[in-house]
Amino acid sequence: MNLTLKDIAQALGISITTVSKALKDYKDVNPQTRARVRAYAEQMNFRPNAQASFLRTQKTGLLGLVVPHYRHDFFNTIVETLITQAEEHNYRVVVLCSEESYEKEKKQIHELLQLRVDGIFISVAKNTNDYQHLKQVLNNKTPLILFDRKVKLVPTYQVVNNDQEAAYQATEHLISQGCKKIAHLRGDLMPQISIDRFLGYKKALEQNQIPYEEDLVAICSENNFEEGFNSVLKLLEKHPDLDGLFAITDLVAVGALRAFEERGYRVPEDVAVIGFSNWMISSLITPQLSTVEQNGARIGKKVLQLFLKTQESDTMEPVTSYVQETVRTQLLIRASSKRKEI
Amino acid sequence: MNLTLKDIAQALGISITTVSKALKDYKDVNPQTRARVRAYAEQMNFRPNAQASFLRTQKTGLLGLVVPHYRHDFFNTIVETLITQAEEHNYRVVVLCSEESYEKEKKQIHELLQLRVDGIFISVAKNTNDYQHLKQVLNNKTPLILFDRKVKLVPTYQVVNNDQEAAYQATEHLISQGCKKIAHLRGDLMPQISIDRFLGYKKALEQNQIPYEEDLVAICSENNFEEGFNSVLKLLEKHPDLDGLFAITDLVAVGALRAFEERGYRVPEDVAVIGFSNWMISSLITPQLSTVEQNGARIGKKVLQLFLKTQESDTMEPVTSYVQETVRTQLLIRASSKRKEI
DNA sequence: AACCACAACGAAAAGGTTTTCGAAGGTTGC
DNA sequence: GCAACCTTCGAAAACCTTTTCGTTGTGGTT
Repeated sequence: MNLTLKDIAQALGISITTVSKALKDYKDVNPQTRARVRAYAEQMNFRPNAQASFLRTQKTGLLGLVVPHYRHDFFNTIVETLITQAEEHNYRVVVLCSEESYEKEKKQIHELLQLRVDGIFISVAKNTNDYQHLKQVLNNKTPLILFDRKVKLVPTYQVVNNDQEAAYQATEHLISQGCKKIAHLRGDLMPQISIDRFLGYKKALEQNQIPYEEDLVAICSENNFEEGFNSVLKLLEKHPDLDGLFAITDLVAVGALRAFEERGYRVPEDVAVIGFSNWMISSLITPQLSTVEQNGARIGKKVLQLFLKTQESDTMEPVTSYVQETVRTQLLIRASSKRKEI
Repeated sequence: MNLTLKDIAQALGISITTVSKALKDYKDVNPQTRARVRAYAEQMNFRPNAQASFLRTQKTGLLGLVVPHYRHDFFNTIVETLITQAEEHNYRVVVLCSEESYEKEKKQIHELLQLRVDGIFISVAKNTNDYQHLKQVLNNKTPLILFDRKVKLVPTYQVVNNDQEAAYQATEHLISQGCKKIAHLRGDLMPQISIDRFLGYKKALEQNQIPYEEDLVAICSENNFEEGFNSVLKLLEKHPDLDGLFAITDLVAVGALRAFEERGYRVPEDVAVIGFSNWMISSLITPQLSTVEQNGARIGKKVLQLFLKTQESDTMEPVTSYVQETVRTQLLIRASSKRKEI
């Protein structure tokens, strides 16, 4: 059904070798023969068999990508960047979603290795605390790059945001707007980003002589709208004098906005709110939500760039230690936290 | 580096054939031998080489997926559904984005065929009007399934929404809420869905004795917020007495909402608005946006299900004619269009 | 005439798995 | 004692491409 080198060779009365060489621009083939082969291949729509080719070259041209969430603006941007950039460099991407499950993640890594992908990019599930599957990837000498969620125990490239610093800046911004009692809707206890953002929040309070109150921190493990909404309603019962809120992600922040609205608080006059990630929705709601731009595109580009670096110099040894690449975030101040002209 | 059947055979002093059979549950292998092989393979973390295996079986276990947009709630849902469902059936998905470019789409189809994927799912770019690349897929006997954007000239399965009917219902809903002068923000002239939604709008007007005015229809070819915003501002100059609006997609509708707000119109009292697609944002803004749920998940499932059907019976001839599968939409009535109790 | 350089080509091996088919050995039934 | 059968195994071909290395033939140099 699909044309092979053999078919072309027979049709043109030459050997398979010559056909292969003609198509790959080897110099030891007569220009005329080359032209004949090319013309015929073109005309017959010849597509070399990628699998057979792999068997010799050991390059599949495939990349594996595993994300914990799919319908998620930030990860989405990264995935989009990676698949388009990869294509420009003649790679195809197999996309998988772990749905925050360690078991699935493990299985997916296994599948990708079985596929013999040329590289694997992953943001680990938050309950992943055994890293054997990732080390197997490295043992296989398959380039592995982590992003967003770093794991210091895995000795390879990791592309992340300066989460703690960004959270620090976000909180400090609220303080600069006159907030005295600032709540934090944090994520689960486990993934490092959740911890880092919390630490940034805490540090900003301390540096500004505002006492840290455990009471003002609520956990939103699913990072969704409802959690933000409910957490704020609960917080307000104990602390009706809340005047600032920093949420781990915009979706939670939007839930918070609706809760404040429900209770008759004005944003930003009574309470200033800032989120994280710059979801599309943030600039479309009223009041527009202040947030932290994570620049998923730059993270995606960085990841691919690091991968390409591992490919170009086959003499070069792959990294064997934890190497962190930090992509800077940017504070986006919008209506939800703007009380003074800046 | 990677263990092969040969390695196992040598280690155990048996032949490659027997190893292969042991791992694949052939009945003509001694249970004890089978156990020995399995144990060793397990222990050494053997991963059969998928590429080599393909060379024999002609099944890559790969599926190709091409979408015109990536950061787009509706397509996103479809992609997510497909990659998770595919995994359950032991397929991996190579995701590509054509960015509405016919040239890219053509190139991507070529790449997928070169990869020898087991099936291709695509929603064509809107300026695609030559279908040779799709026909090549069919000539290759590679299952091809189109979704969302149908092309009657391509003789294969196509999974779509009942766009025209849905648009009809959406418009009729506005009429039922008392709207007399209803604008439509439509998409480009080309893709069928844009035409269908427009026709549904027009038909609803006619059936309800409301004259169709070309003046009330604006084109938003990019389907984004700004276009919705600007189009409404322009419409209001000529038609300040507008009292209803149906937008081709929610993002455009949200732009419209903001424009109405800007000009001091109350929604839904002065003007009722309804969108399409049920983007996440629709239920999070105020007023909540009425819309049409497209059920991307069901479309995705349907697509995969049709593909699986082509696989199970290898005797069965693939479809050779246009076969349309329609997934029903659902009207979601929210605050932006609700004037009366229903 | 002997030799060499060079251009153009092809044979063959390698890459790893699957599957057909035949062989070897053992058992059963008569 | 022999045919018929079953169990277990392995040789080998096939899938298709890439690449090494050797062969052939031509023309040029001494």
